[in-house]
Amino acid sequence: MDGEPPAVARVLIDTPLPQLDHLFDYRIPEELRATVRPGVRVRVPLRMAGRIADAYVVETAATSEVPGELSPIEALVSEQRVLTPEVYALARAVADRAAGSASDVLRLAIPKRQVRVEKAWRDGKRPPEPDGPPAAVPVSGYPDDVASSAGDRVAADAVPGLVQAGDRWIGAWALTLAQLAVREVAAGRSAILALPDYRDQDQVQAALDAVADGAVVLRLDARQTNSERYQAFLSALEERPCIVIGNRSAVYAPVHRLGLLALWNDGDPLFAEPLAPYVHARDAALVRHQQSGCRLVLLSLSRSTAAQRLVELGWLRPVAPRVVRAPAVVLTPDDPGAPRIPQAAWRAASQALATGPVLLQVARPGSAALDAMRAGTPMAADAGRTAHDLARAFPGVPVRISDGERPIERVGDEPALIIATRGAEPLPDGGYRAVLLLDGQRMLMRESARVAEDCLRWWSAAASLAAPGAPVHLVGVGGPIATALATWRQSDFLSRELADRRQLRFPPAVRVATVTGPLRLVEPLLTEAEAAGATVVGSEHVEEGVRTVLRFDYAHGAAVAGVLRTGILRAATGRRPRSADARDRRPAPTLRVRMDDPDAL
DNA sequence: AGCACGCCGACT
DNA sequence: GTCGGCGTGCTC
Repeated sequence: MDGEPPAVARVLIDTPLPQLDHLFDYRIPEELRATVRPGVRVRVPLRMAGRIADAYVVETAATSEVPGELSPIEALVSEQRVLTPEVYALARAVADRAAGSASDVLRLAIPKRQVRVEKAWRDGKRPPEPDGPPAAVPVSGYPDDVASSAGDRVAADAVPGLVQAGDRWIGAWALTLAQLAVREVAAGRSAILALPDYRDQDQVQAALDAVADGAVVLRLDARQTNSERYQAFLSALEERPCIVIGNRSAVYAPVHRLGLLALWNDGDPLFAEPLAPYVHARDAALVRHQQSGCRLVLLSLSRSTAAQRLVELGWLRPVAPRVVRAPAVVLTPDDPGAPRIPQAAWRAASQALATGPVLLQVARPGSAALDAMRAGTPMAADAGRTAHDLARAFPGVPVRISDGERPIERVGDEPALIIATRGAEPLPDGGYRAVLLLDGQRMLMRESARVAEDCLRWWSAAASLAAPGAPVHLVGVGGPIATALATWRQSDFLSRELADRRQLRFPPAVRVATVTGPLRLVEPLLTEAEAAGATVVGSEHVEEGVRTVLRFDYAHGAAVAGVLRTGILRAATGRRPRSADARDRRPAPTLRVRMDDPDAL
């Protein structure tokens, strides 16, 4: 029944060179015909360049359209098929959207090969797997149809507050994600849960430990060693459903029968990929959803404006918990003459300290004031002074400080003053008895196009750590953003915020791109980009030449990306600058394109 | 990237 | 005549 084994392999070369970003045909030597199959890594000669390159076999075929004789594949790296057709299609589409190379995307998707790990895996030395499939569990607190039908895509409001999972307390949102994932695995499909940082990943892990008995749970994150990550990756490739918990690059995980792709808190800047082609995990998730038809869930206490836009377009369905027990937020609007901690907040803190921990959220990560506070030295300003005052006001109450450099994971339920910078709040057993959001006004002063949505997200996160009924004081902030927090209707504010951005033609109402490079490369490209529907917002001089910001509607995105990609190609293959010193041959000038650059404006 | 091919100036 | 500079183009 089988004919001849295929003699031609179409491969994607693992290189950052944009001019090599397409499939190349190679002849499969006789002795490799049984083992060179789609997905394997191979080494191929690049004759013109006189070198051997790593490549992935994307497909095999009987014949080739390429004129002339094909070069033979040099060697098979391993029989392990690491590139699935689905992930290749995803990488291609994501790269095209970002004017980048598929192999750059695959570098995020496929970890470095670990020979020992791979051999052990092949020889069956694998961690034991549960018997299997777990029983479906309801998604507590939500309507039964939350992201239940195939292809459903939702922006879900998270349940505020904490729940107990085993011997620890975690955000209720983490249990929601775990329950959604278990539902998939129970139905024979896989789930990917992408989370900004390891503290969030740990919470979901704890939730899964509690509800996902019988499911294969894998972690793919930045804290793992290369071996651990490669083993989890090989496990994800197996043909059985699994749950992947990971960071932004988990959205590329090669799971079997993807049923659910969920992102927690997609507004967190950690979802922005710092490596070329700089594709935000949310965007990669949208592409994967469209290609695979999996369910897509963006879960958050306070939506990103990007998610808000998709909701208002009708593209994401908004889903709310059946009942929301909103934190009891007390507002103390800005009053220049007011003390840093108003009377009411002070009273709330002091009363709450009789029964349990109290959270003080402050602005600055790694501030000198906090270090001084740790050392017990009073400081004349800021959080340190506040903390010091409070510590003096409540003698005998322990003061603990958590910031980005030295975060505290969890605190118990005994009275303590917990001072934390935003994002580093410890998880309290049972919830804080009071929460004071102290540096609101200062946080809002930060220079960023997204401050307001960031602040609402940070405050909402801290507020949701309050015990049921415990007061949350937002100090020194008034206006719609404060109202949104107090009414726990964050989307009201995000809707206004999005309307403002529409007015200003700022992202995410429109898309942007930055083009950086020598003027002679950038300038001709701008004319072409304008013809494709882009508008030049402005240019500034930088070390490499100029940096130009472009703006365009989503409808023109593909055309603009195409134009910018041809510009990159031209820059890479065109004339090189003659160096003054003939000995010193410097690399060709590069044109850097960054689609949806978060720092564009 | 890294190499070959090609088209002009200085050479035994 | 032809050796070799570097500018240009290509890599299945």
